[in-house]
Order: sequence, then C-alpha cells, then structure tokens
Amino acid sequence: MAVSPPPQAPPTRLLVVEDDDTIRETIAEALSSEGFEVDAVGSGSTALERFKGSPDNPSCDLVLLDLMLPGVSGLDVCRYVRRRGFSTPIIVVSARDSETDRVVGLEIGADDYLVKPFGMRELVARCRALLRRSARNGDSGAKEVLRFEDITLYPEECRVTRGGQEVNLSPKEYRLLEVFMQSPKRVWSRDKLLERVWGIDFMGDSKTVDVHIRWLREKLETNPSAPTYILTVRGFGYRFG
Amino acid sequence: MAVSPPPQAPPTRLLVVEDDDTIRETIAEALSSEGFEVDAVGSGSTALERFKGSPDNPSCDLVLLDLMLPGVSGLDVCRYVRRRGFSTPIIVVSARDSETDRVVGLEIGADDYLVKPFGMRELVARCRALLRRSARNGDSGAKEVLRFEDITLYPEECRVTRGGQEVNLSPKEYRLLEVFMQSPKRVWSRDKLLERVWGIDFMGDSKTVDVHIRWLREKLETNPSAPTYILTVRGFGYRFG
DNA sequence: ATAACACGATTAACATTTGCGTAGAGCTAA
DNA sequence: TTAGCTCTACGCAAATGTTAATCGTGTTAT
Repeated sequence: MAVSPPPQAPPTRLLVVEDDDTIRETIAEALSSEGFEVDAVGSGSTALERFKGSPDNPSCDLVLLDLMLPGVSGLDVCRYVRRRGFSTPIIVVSARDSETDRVVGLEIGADDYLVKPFGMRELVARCRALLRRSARNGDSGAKEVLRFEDITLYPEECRVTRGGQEVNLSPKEYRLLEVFMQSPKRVWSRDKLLERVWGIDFMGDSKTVDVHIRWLREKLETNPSAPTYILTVRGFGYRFG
Repeated sequence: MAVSPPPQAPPTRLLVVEDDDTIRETIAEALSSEGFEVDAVGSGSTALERFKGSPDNPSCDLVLLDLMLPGVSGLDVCRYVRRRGFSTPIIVVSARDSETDRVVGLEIGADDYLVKPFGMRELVARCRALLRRSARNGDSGAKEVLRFEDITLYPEECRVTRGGQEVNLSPKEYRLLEVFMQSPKRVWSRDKLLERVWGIDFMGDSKTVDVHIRWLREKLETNPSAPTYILTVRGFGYRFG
C-alpha cells in the first residue's frame, strides 16, 4: 500500500474503562503505542460522564469496557450509552467466561466480548477490526461543513470558499486552515500545528509553519500584512478568529 | 381503506462455510431456527463462487467461515473476498486457538474470530451484534441509476453510457466510476479508492490508481488530458463532477 | 528614551513531491 | 495463440514544501 497519508484525520480516541490500575495501565500503554489516543478511566460513573453530550458528537470512537466495576457496572454503562442513542463501538472485556455472560453482553449492545486474560495483540487486532467495520458504515464519516464569517470549508470536497469565491489552497495550507477552523479562537503553538498538520514524525524546523501561514494569509486575507482571520499571538503561536 | 400489508423485510442471508458435515448442519439449523436464511457450503471453492458478482450486489449478508478447509482455505476465502472489494461481515470460526491465529484472521479482514467449540447461543449473539453494526450500511437493494450530466451508470447491468452511447469499461474502471458517481464532488484519496475498489488488503502501489484513472478518462472524457468529469485535486486525490 | 534583543514577517533559492503519460511484463479467458 | 485487463516502472514537468538569510517590529533593560 502507498505511504500512509498525512494526519489529516485526528487520531482515533479510545475510552478504556477498567478499575484494576495495573490492567488499565497495560492496556492504555499498548494502545497508545499503536497510535491511538487513550482516555483511561477507573469507574463506571466517570465513563458515563463521557457520554453526556450529543450522539452526533461522541467524545470517543471506541470503548473498551470492563464488566466488573464497583458501583455502576459495565453492563449499566453499555445500556446507558445505547439507550442515549450512541452507536459508539463497544468491546466488553471481562473475566466472566460463561456463554450466558457473553450472550448477555452482546445482546445488550456490545460489539465484541473478550475474555480475560487476553493478549495485547489480539486486543489491538479486535479494536482495528471493529473500527474498520464502523468506519465503513460512515458512522464517523459525517464531516460537517465549517464556517467562519464569510469563509466556508467543505471537508468532503477539500475545498474552501471566501465570500462564495473559490480559494485554491495547497495541501498544507488547507490542513492548516482546517485545524484552525475546527477550533476557532484557540491558540496553536507551532509545535502543535506541526504535530497536527505535518505529523508527529516531522523532523524539520518549526519556522516552516511561519512560511505556510504567510502563504495562507496571502490567499485568504484581504491585506495579508494586516490579517483579520489568522492572527499572531506573539510568544505563543497563531489563532483563527 | 385497505389494510396495508406488513412491511416485510427480506430475510438476512448467511453463508456458512464448513467442511465438517455435522457441524455445518448444526450451525445451519441453529441459525435457520432464528429466522436467518442459510446457505451452507462445504468447501472454499464453493464459497468463492458466491463472490463472483459485484461488491454492490453481494449474495449474502454475513459469512461464517471455517479456517481449516481442504483445498482453498478459509484465509484464502477471506483474502479473496476482501480483495475483491466486498465488505460483507465475516466471522471466522476455527479450532485454532493461538493468539497469532486470531490476530492473523482479524488482520486479514475478518470481523470476529470464534474458537471451536462454541455454543450456538453465542454464535447467534455474535452474528446479531455484527449485523447490527453493519446494518447502517442498510441501502442494500437501492441500486438506483446514477446520472451526471450526459453520463449514466446502470448498477444492475454494470453498464455505462455517455450521451446515449455505450461506454465499454473494464471492471476496475467501472467500479471506480461507480464509487465516484455515488458521491459527486467528493474528493477521494488514492488510498480510499484502493480500499473501495480493490479491497482493504491490496498490497500494491497507490500509483496503480493513477493509471486506471487515466484509462477511465481515455474512455469517458472528450479530451483525456483536459478532463471535465474526473478532476485531479492535487495533494488529495480525485473527484467526480 | 533608546539600544539591545527576541520574535515574527518576508522573500528567494533550493529540494522534494506529485501527477501525467507511456511502455511493457504478467496473467487470464476466449 | 490472441486479446484484454491489471499492475509496475520510469522520465518529465509543474506544483509544493523547506531552508536560510534578511528585514521589521514589539519588548525590555538601562
């Protein structure tokens, strides 16, 4: 397959729910080292907080859920998540090994049921398989059009307009703008931008960002030397809006 | 007013691939009694015949695949199915129990890996869970004629015309055009196209896409070097329209 | 206030990537 | 066999990305 594409997509976010500190850490580490962004919590109630928002805007892309939790059990979490309308993929992880346990877990809305102890390679493979399946169904593909004042960015079409006029951006310029528009007002350091747009393995100078910002301004701003969209925050970086 | 007939959903069709007659019968019976339509075959080569058609017209909705088959192995079947671009859910069923076996199975494109012996209730639960997850794809059967300007694509007949004139496309060219026409304006990266048209485990170069795009333009465009249908989006991929 | 300094802006030279077009080899089916 | 399809390889040209040197401007210490 071709060279992996630059990180135009934000990293996949996994929620790990497990009360045993050792296991939780092991899992979190294994998944992090595979490039996932891991949010590891130790209780069901904390897990529930991650699903307070709208199902259209889930705070994670996949849940690893231990069943035997003190207080709010894993089954409760699963039920709650589904009842609230989230279709986030869930892999249940449990020491309970009976067929009935598995069936109940799956029927309650989990996508997979993995019995402890298990190997990290299998865990990762199952996560990947499930994410692959979910991605294909476009659950996560609902990229919304981003707007700010008279600027519009169409993620599906890699296209930007200002005041209805097409703006022709290079890939780096486009991704910079995309990152900016995904969180207006937020200040981005050069390093964070490099990480988001160029990828973690970029080894060059952070000054590179300056140049691309300049070019982006050239194409977006009315007066590139007195920008109104992409603002400089001296000593910190840049922000949009 | 007449009573409207109950909206009858077509039954879910499962393909069971298992060489052991007893096991195959047991599985087929268990699944039939759950309301599934079961197509049980005893060899890999027979299974392959079920995937001769177009990925948009799969002959089944889920595959239960034994790995240890005489002749064409289960892994071969899985690989073939994915390589041809089918996204049909696959549950691998195997006596092989090592973590490596499972990881390989999942990485090759299976959605789940179930170790023999297993209970029928769990099997059914896993089928249901997987179908539930895949269901969002839902539009199996839509098969509408796709039009854009003077180009028309007839999915049922795998046929394309431009200005009423028949355009003779190879399978890859046809699939490419089909993917494009299913979402006009949308930008497709080479990798995404490989995934959609070639299947997830295609191991070749993404430059391959370029060449097929070239051929497609050759047959579709008035001036292939100045395309008006299939446009290049430098740094991102291609788009239609 | 002003000089020294730090940081960002700007530009141009240079390097790399990307896409196009072509040719040819491997494979399969008629 | 021939013919069609698929994939890989290579060279070219243009677009894009990176580096580095210089210029401006705001900040700070004296």
